[in-house]
Amino acid sequence: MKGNRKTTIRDVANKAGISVTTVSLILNGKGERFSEETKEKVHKAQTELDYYPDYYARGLVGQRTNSIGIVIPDIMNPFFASLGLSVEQAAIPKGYFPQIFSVNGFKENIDYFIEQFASGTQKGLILAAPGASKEIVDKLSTHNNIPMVLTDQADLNINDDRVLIDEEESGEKIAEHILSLGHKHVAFVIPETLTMNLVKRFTGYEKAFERYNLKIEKELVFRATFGPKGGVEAAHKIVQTNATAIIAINDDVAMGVYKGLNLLNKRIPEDYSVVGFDDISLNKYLTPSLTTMAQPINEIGEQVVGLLINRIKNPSSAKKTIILNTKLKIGDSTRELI
Amino acid sequence: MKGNRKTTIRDVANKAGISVTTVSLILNGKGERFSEETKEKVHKAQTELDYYPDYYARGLVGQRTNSIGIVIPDIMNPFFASLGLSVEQAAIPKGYFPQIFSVNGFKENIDYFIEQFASGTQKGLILAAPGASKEIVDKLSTHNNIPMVLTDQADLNINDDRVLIDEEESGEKIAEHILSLGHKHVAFVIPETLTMNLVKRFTGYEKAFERYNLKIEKELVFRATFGPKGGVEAAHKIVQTNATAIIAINDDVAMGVYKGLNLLNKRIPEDYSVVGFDDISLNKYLTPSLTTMAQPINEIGEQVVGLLINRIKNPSSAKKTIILNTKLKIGDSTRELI
DNA sequence: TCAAATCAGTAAATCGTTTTACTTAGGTTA
DNA sequence: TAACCTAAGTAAAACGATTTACTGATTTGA
Repeated sequence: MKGNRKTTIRDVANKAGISVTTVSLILNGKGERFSEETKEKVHKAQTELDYYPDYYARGLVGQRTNSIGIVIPDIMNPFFASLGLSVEQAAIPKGYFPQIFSVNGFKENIDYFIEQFASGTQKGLILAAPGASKEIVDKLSTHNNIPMVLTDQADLNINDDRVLIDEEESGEKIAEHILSLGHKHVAFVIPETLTMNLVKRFTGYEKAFERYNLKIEKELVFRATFGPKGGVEAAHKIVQTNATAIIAINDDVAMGVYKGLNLLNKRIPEDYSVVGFDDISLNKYLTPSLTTMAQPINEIGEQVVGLLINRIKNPSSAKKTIILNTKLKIGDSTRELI
Repeated sequence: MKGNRKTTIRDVANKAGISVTTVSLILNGKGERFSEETKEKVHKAQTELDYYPDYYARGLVGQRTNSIGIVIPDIMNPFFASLGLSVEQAAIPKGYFPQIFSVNGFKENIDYFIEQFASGTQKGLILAAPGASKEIVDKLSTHNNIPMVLTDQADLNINDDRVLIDEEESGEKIAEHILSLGHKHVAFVIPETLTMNLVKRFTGYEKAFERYNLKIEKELVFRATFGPKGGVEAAHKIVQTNATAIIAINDDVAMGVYKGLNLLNKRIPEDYSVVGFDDISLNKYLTPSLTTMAQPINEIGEQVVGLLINRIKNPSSAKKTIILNTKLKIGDSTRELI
């Protein structure tokens, strides 16, 4: 206001004619012992000066920050945006505030994250991205031991807190749905490199095929970039094969498959049955509605936060793995092979 | 590692057999004057101890944090996710690191943001959300004067740094496109309350109508929740009118309109011409491709960051407003009225 | 040869809080 | 009335870095 210096606790103390200690205590709700009158004065001085305690000073002395970080691979993928949101919804009521870090292929990002975490900004960490996670875990978990919980695409080590879905079973079930409809020639759209959870998901697909005495046909497995763009490209190749059904690694990719088939004047489900994975909220706006495996995204957020807070408060408790159930959601994008 | 205390600069100094000052200077690249040997020792000690300077201590003393904040209304809206990403891409190469704060209707969030900013975490601020912005601006800009740049949905005061598109002209052009195709009965899908930029956009729509000697028909203006859900709901009402074209306030809403019309077995563009606004990347995956007004989102990110950094480095320079050009992108969702 | 300049390095103040361990005055107890 | 509490408040240490202003030793210059 007048000077250029920022308002400090000392200013408040002076204005209230009282010591710094007293101000701090009262402002932090530890001032039961002080008279009502004093409390009054402090609050009045605070609002008049519009005083906010300095974040750094405060962080330096007490370890009283309430930030937790969540690292996701790509904010543009609605599944991860949702995950971020669900973590937020779970964490805020418990007094923690999540910060979303999206890697998005920036090498600098990963370095920056590591620096952030190593330098003590975050009280805990939720990792859902693959590469970053590994590097971060290596750097941080040995040395400092910052609380962390792994989920989804993170490279999940056995001896960590983890929240998972049963990827293999889920993969098996969705593939089985396709096979039960009589499809024999099934195309897959999967990314160039499979993260740990996706490897399991794919194993599930294979298991279903085995049970039907079928084999996944190598020439029907298409590697594509993650995201809808990959789906479009894959569709162009798929129409040149004898496939009658398409299993996309997730909904984001499936959306691209939709577009690709549309461009090529192919109909869903008449010409191709299509399934995805995740059940992102955008699904609701696809036509026809997409058959997919729904992840309990809110539940995941809830559990991840629960585990993390427990680890923060109780650092030596035994590590836990929580496995959540998925649910097959049958839409109009799949139908019996005629 | 051994003890439980975290590694400090003093540990590094001891290990290297050298003073704290020297370590700090060298680690911060201000150690030209020291001998190669000393530098060696310092770096060796650093890596061996895996030392990272404490974020808070560092923030407290120098104001040397490089975080900037960006406040958006909703991370699930791809336009804002994109905006966040474009800011990231512009800021990182310049040594700044953006943190995304998504309001998503949480009142707690706004409070938390204000606290964060007021307490000095961020070096600067980019505001793209409406409510939050107003509160934040009120609180912060008078008192502390934290550098900030306003854009998109923020309540844009004349005397601030701003990056805009010409909302009115853009609105006019897209409406004109519809009218030039011969449509006379045009439905609108807009949110319950219009943010400042949307008011202008709507004014643009009106202008186009005037030029065609038409008036916007009140009973064809549908208020709906922001986002695709609102679009679906509006579609149900629109099909009961004589409208032949639909102007959605943005692409996110238009996506919902697509779905709604699909559910009701209406075709685009045969039964309804549809336009949106923004040109979100998801557009590419809609069928038919959506006619929309493309926002130069990367350019926006670039300019916003440029303005902010300039304000940070040069606090008393004159405030600036930058207006960027949009571009009409004609897709297959509009056609001449027959 | 002696003052000045350079080199390599350091001690100590500082940032703005929180928190521990005190102080002082007044009131109780026995 | 002495010994002890309690209530209300405070002084000062601590957190971990950065940075300013020094120091002592060596080299340079005229």
